[in-house]
Parts: sequence; C-alpha cells; structure tokens
Amino acid sequence: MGRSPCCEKAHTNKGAWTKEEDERLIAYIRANGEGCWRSLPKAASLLRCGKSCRLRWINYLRPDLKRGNFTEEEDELIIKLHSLLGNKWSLIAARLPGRTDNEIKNYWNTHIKRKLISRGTDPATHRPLHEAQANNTISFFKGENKIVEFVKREDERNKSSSSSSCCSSNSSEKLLIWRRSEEDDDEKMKWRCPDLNLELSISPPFEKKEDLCDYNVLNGEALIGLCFSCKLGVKNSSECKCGGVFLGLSRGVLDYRSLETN
DNA sequence: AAGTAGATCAACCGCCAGCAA
DNA sequence: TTTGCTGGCGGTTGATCTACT
Repeated sequence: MGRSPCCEKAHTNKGAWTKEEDERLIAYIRANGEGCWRSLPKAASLLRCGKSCRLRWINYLRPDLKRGNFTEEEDELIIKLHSLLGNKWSLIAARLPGRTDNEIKNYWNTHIKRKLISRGTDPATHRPLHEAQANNTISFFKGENKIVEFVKREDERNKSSSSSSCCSSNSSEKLLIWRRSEEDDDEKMKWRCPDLNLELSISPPFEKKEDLCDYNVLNGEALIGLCFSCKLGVKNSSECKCGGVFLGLSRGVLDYRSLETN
C-alpha cells in the first residue's frame, strides 16, 4: 500500500506561482498568521498543496528575506558552517539572517562548490583535493552529529528565550573551531573526531593548553577563553562558560588542528 | 537571428521525526 | 505500542535565462 498524498493532488495547481496566488497567500498570512499549512489553501482560496504554500512563503514571500547576491562574508560563513555541519542547510540558514535553506543549498551547488574546487579544496570534505582523491573512504568527522545536535538544541532554546545574550548577537557569525573535553559531564558533551586524518601538511602540531575551558589555534596563535557554545556562534547558550568574550568572524577559520583525536 | 549548452533557481518529491489519539 | 497526520528537511528536477557559436 502506497503512502497517502499530503493533499488532494487532483485539484491543485503546480508549477510557478502567479502574482494573484502570491497576493492571496500574503494577504491570508498577514491576516491570520502562519497556522496549519494543510488547511491554509482552502481557507485562503488557493488551489495549492499546503506544502507548496509553506515553501512559497518561506522561500520567497516572507517579508524578512534578503534578496540579492551573497556577499563575500556570507560566502565564507557558509563554507565554514558547511565544513562543520555538512548539508544541514536549515541549520546553516538559521545563521544567515534573511537567507533560506533552499537559497543556500542552490548557492552552494552552483557557486561555492566551484569556488572551493578552484581553491583546490574538496567541497564535500573541505580538505585538499589531492588528499580526497587519494582516500576513497572519505567521511565527515564523527563529531558532526554531536555538533548538529548541540546547534539544534541551542536553536530551540533560543526560540523560546528572549533573554539577553551572553555572547555576541551579531549573527554573521563567529564560527570558530573548538576542542572540548569535559571532565565532569562527558556523556553530554565529550566528543572527539577520531577519524580525522591530522597528518596534514598545513598542520602544525597540536598544542595542549591546560586550565582553559576552550581555545583554538588560529594562524599559529592561541585564542583563549571561548566556550564551546560561543565558538559555535550559538546565542544565549546554557553551555556558555566564557562570559561572552567573542571574536569576530573575520578572524575565525575552520581549523581541524584544534580537534583532538584518539 | 537561430540553435545549443551550460547555469541558475523555484518548486516538487519523498523521507523522517514529532506528536496526538 | 501502534497508527496516522503534519511540518520540516534535503535531494532532485525542469523551466527559464544567459552566453556562446
């Protein structure tokens, strides 16, 4: 038995939206807010699937969308976030105000992939192309799920919290690489990246600094004092331990050197 | 001007997680 | 615990645009 359709397909329009449909959808959401997408088409007199309405609103009609070309800063932020989160477009989009997951996904596939390849970087692994080709079993590092879970959790928390931030609220963020080894709460936060090959020509040796909640190494310089959550660029984090000392994105680089391996 | 190839991006599809009954 | 519904997500498609011959 097949899956039942999300809505009545026989009487719905498909393809590009007309101006009139857009206007109806905007008018309805302005008047009633984003409610139940399934019932919205009928309520708004639209011959569209609820999913289609949601997509149209989120990706195109929402008033807070930023249209136009991506800036160089946005490019770099996307690259950094992708290197950390993988193809989690919605999480990446959450850190680029006014951009949608669909937009970023398209932009990645049409522009950034090529840009990285031209730099000699494998867009899938963010490692030098010749290494990626030499290694047939490329995998994203195993810490990814922990990171994604953490970011999702903090995003959810921030949605329901309007309290002041312990960290910078500038969301063109500050994604820095971190290392984390919690001695007292290891089930919750301890993670490693054991399958990362750190024998990289670009990598100076890992240098351990004691008695700091976190740090990373940037261009050979130790950046001290950032907690795990701040290095993720997560606002209002319950995990924040550093008190919000924050470094600008312009200084942030994804640097696997600081990820300890076992 | 016409044809073609490549690039772009809006929209669709199917899967999955969360939730309620 | 199971089932069905819904919203959300990522992958993919295909219509349209642009550059080139």
